[in-house]
Amino acid sequence: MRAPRRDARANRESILSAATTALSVDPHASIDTIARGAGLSRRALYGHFEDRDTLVRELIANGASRFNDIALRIDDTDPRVALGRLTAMLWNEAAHVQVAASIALDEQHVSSTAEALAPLRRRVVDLVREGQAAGSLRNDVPAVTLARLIEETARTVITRMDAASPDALSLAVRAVLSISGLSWREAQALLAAHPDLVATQS
Amino acid sequence: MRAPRRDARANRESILSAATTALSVDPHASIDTIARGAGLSRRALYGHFEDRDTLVRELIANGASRFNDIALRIDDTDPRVALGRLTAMLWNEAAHVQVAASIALDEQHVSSTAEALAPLRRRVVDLVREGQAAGSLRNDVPAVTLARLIEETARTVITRMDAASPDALSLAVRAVLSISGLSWREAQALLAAHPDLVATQS
DNA sequence: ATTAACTTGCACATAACTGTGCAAGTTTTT
DNA sequence: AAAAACTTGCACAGTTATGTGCAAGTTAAT
Repeated sequence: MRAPRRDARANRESILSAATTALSVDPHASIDTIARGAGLSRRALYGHFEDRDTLVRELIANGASRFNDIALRIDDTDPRVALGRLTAMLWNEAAHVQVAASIALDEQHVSSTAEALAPLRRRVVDLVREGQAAGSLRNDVPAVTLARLIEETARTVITRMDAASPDALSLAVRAVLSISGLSWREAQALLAAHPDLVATQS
Repeated sequence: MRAPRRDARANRESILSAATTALSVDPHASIDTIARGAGLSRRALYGHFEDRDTLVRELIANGASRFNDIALRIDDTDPRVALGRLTAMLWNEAAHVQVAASIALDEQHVSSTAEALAPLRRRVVDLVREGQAAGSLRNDVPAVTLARLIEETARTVITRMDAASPDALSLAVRAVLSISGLSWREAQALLAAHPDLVATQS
């Protein structure tokens, strides 16, 4: 036994990245498509991942830990701002959100995905409860339901609206604030008061 | 040549109905699954539809004409009420919405689906323009974008939120009103003023 | 009751995948 | 330079679909 080669580790990363790209476009992309996207042969991929399932599991774990990290790093005191920021930060992970969404739709992986995303979901529920208690978020829907609604809205607006548009990010944030109960003018005022939310980072 | 048999026509309908059910659960349901769901053999299905594509096309046409009919039948003068009613009526077509959504995601059928749904989309854009002109809908987003946002929200809330819940319908309508720019209290007031929107028809 | 319309079951051809074995190469490490 | 690590291409087996042909049966119309 000797140390693993440096290029092998790089190839493994290439595969994961190619898989993210390929699966975000077509959730049923073949192993061959992914391998070729990584500049490798299909056969070589099997040297890095036991099978399709193993690869997919790693993608879930990857994405989930990104999302969960983001969720736990949010520290705004105003839950509305926190939800807006969460949306904005996830918007920058669009490809990963795409993949997670596609995989989550797959009957095969739905439960493991749900499990992996538990911390993110928990954080959203907590923010919603806080906002409802403070009277800044809508109160006509149970917290858990509203959290789900917010999650679905974020996913929809990140994965299905034109990401190339210059104010796609701002649109995503405003959509989440709207579904959270704010009127469009309130959402607009909140964005004006927190321009950092939607700032294009240099 | 003789008149076609009565049971044959019924079987054809069974297939369409089974396909709607099966594909709303799993967009990749096999021909065999659909045929069995209709109480027929796989082989018999091919007596009614040339191939999978033909069947899918008919489902699209079916769903689209249902949706378009609904959209054109809405005659509320207040665009907010009209959008709410449209959502409520589509909510009662959940299975068809599911199927249309699944099919629309398929690269294969995306353009023909878009074409078939054009009247519905046109109606939504018109309602949005009207509401924006009247100042009752949000003005921070171009009409076409808002229409798309409304469409995506309706789809999401109809196909992905718990349809079994007693106020699933009301939730769907409020979600659409929220994304249209109303605050949750405004949406609530509007629903209170128009209880027929969310009435469970007897 | 007869006939045409349907349905069934089975066999078959085809296609697109997944995953494995192996021999022959290439690249990195030592 | 030698050895281990990695990649490649090809062959192969297995799976799951789709769509067709045909003979035998069943069912509805006349």
